Amino acid sequence: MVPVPGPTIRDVANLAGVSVATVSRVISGSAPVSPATRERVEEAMAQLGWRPNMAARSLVHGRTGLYGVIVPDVANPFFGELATGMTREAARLGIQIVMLHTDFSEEQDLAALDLCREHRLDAVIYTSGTLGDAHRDAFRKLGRPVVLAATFDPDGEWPGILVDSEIGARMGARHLLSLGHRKIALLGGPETDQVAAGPRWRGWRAELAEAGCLPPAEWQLEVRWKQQHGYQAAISLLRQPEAPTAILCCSDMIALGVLAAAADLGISVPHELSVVGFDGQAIAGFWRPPLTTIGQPIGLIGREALHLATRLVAGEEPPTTRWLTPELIVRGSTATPRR
Amino acid sequence: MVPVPGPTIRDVANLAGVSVATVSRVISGSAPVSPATRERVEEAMAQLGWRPNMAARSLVHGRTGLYGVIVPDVANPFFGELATGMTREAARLGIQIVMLHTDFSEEQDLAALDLCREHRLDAVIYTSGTLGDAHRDAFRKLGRPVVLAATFDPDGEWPGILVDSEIGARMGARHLLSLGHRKIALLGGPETDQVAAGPRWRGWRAELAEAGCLPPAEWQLEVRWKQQHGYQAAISLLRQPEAPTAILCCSDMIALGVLAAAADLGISVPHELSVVGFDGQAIAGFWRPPLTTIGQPIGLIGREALHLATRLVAGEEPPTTRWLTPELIVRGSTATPRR
DNA sequence: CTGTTAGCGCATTCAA
DNA sequence: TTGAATGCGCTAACAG
Repeated sequence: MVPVPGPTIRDVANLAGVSVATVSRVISGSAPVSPATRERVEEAMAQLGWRPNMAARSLVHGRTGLYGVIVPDVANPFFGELATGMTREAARLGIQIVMLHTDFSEEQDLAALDLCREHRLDAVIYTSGTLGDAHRDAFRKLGRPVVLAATFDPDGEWPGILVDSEIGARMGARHLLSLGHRKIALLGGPETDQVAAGPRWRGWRAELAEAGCLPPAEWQLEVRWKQQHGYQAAISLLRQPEAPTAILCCSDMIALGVLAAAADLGISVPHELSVVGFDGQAIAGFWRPPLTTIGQPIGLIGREALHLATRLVAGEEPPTTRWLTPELIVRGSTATPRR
Repeated sequence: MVPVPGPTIRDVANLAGVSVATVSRVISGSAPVSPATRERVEEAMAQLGWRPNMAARSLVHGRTGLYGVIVPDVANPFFGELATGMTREAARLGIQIVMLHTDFSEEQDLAALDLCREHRLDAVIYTSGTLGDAHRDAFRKLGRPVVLAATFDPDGEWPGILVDSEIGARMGARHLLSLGHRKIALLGGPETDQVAAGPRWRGWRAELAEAGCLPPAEWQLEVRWKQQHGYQAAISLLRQPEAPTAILCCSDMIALGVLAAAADLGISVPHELSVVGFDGQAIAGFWRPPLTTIGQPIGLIGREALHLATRLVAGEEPPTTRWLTPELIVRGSTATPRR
């Protein structure tokens, strides 16, 4: 099945007995066309099954009508929801989105940005976490609007939309403190992550320090983002003679790993151990006990990021980064400590 | 930030003091270029930060070097894993993939296929489930290879790669039967789904009928694919005086909903109720009890679908649909029935 | 209202 | 080894 050229606008024009310009007018509505002619052209288009060649069109316009969305991991429900929010809004606005999956690889990130540039996508929404210098460079070379979704630029060069993780982390810590917990462990992503993990560590520590119960270093574990990482860390944490009564986690996935570990060790949640997640993913609400967590309005972030992009494409003034407030969602995985 | 035109090949040629043809030769290697000239050109490219305009290039070639992947729901971990398998393989092969998310909407499916056609993508991998006539039409008009991943074409017009769901369903049923279950309920997707739900219903029924314990109609519930649907169905099923001792589910997500429902009703799994899922998603292994399920090699399906597409693009003979055998993964959610 | 024509940026002849 | 010219499919002046 070798690529078959397919009909061109000229074929349509010939079949309809008009010039290519007239065909162009019919499809773009850029100038009046007599109803009779229009009908002949439309018939010819239908008969030939012709569709415009976007490469040719974008060569003329310098635009494609396409927005690129760069995502590190579509298999992660968080990014899946984010992308869903964007595509729903895009469908509503008649915008086309192409998703570029980069598998958490900087190399693929940059390749994706190159692709956006080479194909002259109208805008790029970037969701892949902390920005490196290579990213900044690539953004600049893009020559197109860039919007950050669920991440941000400390220098403020590119606008973004995301929740304030530090506030969210404080909410989680305060919730545990108000329940009476004093022995609280922390399970978080890399502190070098300035977008998600870093601020969460900061928020937790600030809140716990103010309450005078900053946990010892052994109870502050840096882990990666998935369930298995939370599981392993929790196993080692909970096996120690002196165990925490509560654990704050950087993501729902980590927290679900902790719940599994507790179940395996015969530790009852929430009676013997309270667990708090972060993100508010739907699946965590179906766990038993359902996970108490800090909810992010993920769909909203996606929608708003797309809006931001459309405004920038329309040439409006670049807005600044917008911070949303997360929400404490109290479910069944937290309670007053037994002792 | 209005789109800035950016440098063209002509700018590079001028700066290097050569013709555009020479620049073209340097980047394509289509003809020999003297080392000195090459160096001057490369310098000019670097200095200008020039990147080829793919719209122009694809106008000439009729190819883009891009494969389109059409996915109904990236927030669903199944499709996320499938997409990950493809993008990993694509990265390895140096192929670029653009993902089109269609939100389970036929309209968006067709829009995505239009986009693939208008942008002359080199191939399309379609993953969105049962094919309608509109899809077939759109595939034909594409004029490009189409590969089906985790779905198939009953007419065999387009090759695909997927597991044999009927065999998988039989495996699940046989597992329960061999444990001694006779009162088995079925929770599946729409029977009209010829790809996933339909064959699973068929497999279950055939296996159970052969064992002489086909469940009554009230125990055969058609539900949608997510946890909440499984949850609700299980609640109504398990509240009845005469309840099944086991439930076969069409997906892991449905099964996780069932596990939550059982927990809420105080029904102990697997002692009072056995549950079997379908798909083998990683997250279901972290449930407690971990879910017994029928595993699909999702990543492999993605990889192979991409391979198939590359072979078709290379002009090799169209292979036929390839069926993979699923695998019974026995974990903690199934056991011998108590009574 | 409609046709003719000149590019958009690049690859590819054909000459030199 | 290099340059000039042509055309890919389409839009946007400019004429008529």
